[in-house]
Amino acid sequence: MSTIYEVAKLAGCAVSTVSRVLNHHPNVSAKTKAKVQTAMDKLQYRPNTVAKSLASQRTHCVGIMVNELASSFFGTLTGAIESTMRAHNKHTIVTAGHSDAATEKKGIEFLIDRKCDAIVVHAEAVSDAYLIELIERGVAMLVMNREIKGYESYCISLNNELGGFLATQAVIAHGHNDIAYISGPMKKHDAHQRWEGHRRALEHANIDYNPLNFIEAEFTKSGGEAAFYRLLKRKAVFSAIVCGNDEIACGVMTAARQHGLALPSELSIVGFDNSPITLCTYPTLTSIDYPIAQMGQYAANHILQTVYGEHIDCDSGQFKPQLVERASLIKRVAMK
Amino acid sequence: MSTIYEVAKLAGCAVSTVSRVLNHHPNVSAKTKAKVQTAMDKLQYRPNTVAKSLASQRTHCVGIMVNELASSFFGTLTGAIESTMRAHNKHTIVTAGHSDAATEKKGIEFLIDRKCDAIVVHAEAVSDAYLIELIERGVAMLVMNREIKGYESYCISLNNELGGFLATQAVIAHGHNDIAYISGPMKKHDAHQRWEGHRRALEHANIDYNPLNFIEAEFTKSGGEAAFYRLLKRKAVFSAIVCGNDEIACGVMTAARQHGLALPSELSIVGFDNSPITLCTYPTLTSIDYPIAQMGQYAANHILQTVYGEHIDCDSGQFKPQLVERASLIKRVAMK
DNA sequence: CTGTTAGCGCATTCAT
DNA sequence: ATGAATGCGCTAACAG
Repeated sequence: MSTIYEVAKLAGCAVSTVSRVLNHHPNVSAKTKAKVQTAMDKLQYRPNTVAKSLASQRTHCVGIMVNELASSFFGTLTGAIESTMRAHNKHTIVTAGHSDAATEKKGIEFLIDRKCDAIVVHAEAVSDAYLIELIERGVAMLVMNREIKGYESYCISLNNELGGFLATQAVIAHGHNDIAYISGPMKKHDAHQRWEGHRRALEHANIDYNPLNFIEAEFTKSGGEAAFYRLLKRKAVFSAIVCGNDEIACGVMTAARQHGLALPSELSIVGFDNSPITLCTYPTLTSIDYPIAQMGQYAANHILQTVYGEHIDCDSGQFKPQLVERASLIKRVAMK
Repeated sequence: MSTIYEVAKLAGCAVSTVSRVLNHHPNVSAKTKAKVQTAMDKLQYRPNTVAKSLASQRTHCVGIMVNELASSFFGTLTGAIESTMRAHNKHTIVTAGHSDAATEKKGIEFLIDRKCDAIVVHAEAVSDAYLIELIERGVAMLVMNREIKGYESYCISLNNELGGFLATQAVIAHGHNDIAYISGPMKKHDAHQRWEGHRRALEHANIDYNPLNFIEAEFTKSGGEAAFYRLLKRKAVFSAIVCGNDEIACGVMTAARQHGLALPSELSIVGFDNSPITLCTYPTLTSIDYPIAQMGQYAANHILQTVYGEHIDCDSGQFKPQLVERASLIKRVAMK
């Protein structure tokens, strides 16, 4: 690997001149620029990014911390950020927090130590106070899927309550009154908010909330299966189930069919996230769209604007979910 | 942010001493070490990773380049690598090549310029010659899903031919002789190899290869749907379809059902990859397991061993696929 | 328009 | 066991 000094020597000029052509400074004569260029070519010179970062205090890197990399949700999030950043010659460092506070902190601190120009965090276990401390310390940070009061401008989130409302509203609009709800872990605020939306929709339609029809589960397929069986054991009565996410819904389908129910004729189901699996299930899954790719793009644009000073319009960081109708939700038929 | 100098001053010693305690050098007296520690605490000192990297020529980072981040396949690959690296305090920089030669090169070069200690590459568009050039240039690189003759030790791959063989063999074992094959793009070597395995299985069972039953598609759900319809238009006769991957299989399910076929009774289907969607389809999808997580882990361990000198056993980089039986493949029933 | 020089923050001989 | 000095490769005033 050759250095800037060797290029300068070969080109017969000073390192600062080389540095100038490297960074496209205007004040360089055409002919010296050409000399430098050929010298760089001849030496196959590649600037050392690490040295550049140290000297310029800019890494042109943004860091991302998500729960897991092996997930369609976080995959499309990081994918969206990487794509739009990459288009502006910025790069991306990712790290996984595995929903564990200590791991999340290590991940975030790694990104900071690595001098990322900005970081976007999808943390689940870490406290608001910790994130606030970082913001106050001057870390350029964007927080996904979380609303920290007083720091709204640093947060990008989905209106989960509205999503829960829309899901249940759709079910009601199809004539169902006996509606079960399988929530994700209620300690997770998004799960909780979706459930609140569910309740508001019931109230809105004058349907009594029946605790027997509520059940908490993991945000997974097997969580959905288990929840369905517990619902049966309770002898709960329902013609439709609203699920905390698509994976739960997928598990419900499996369990319901196992139990002998025909789908969707004997049971309507709606999911949440509008993940790719909504198209793979049979019947295809009605779901609430979580515009995760747009949110990632928004995050990227926001950073390009505020940190790198590029001219990009960003409006709000509050996103709205939407109902996507497919085959798993149909008009209620007479109960047997 | 405080620097090593400030720590040294506060502790009343030289920077080299601070550096020693930082790097756990043995030759530091207990008491000076304590002094330095308290100074670091008081200043909330955090070493500057960039400066460290420049001085030590080691970044403790490995780079990964994959086609897309928003994919379950690449998600689990990067996830596996990140996890095992992270457990050894190494970190991960990812970049996407989008199956485009120029983008892939830029991605790889970025990782190299960023002085990653090692990189693992899942490139699709770039030439073997280019990768060889990098290896010869001394880049510590691991190539996934590709076998470069003469450089086998740098490659980690799956025996795709065997996978294709196993898939078709299973179908034959269930009594099918009229078997369609929907391949991924034949210019992709893995698609091609799977198809070769398919042919070998047919030959092995003395079944004539019928070009009418072969069709090429994109590696996507819509690719699978389109392929199925083209098969129909050709009036091809088959009681089972072997698909190049799970997404194609998923598309076939949709199209077949659309066409009025009952699954699996009227059509058996097998996929490839054993991706998460195999559990979401109905019937669940028989598939060939692609041990991508193990392969990622192997890559990480290999790097830990060869680059960082840690003691970890790695055997071979050649992995074997396995049949995973589920509900989509059943015994052939009398054709109508 | 170009060259000189002093950092950026830390690691690492080489003395002591 | 500890300190002083040099270098890692590049940027950014400043001077000319």
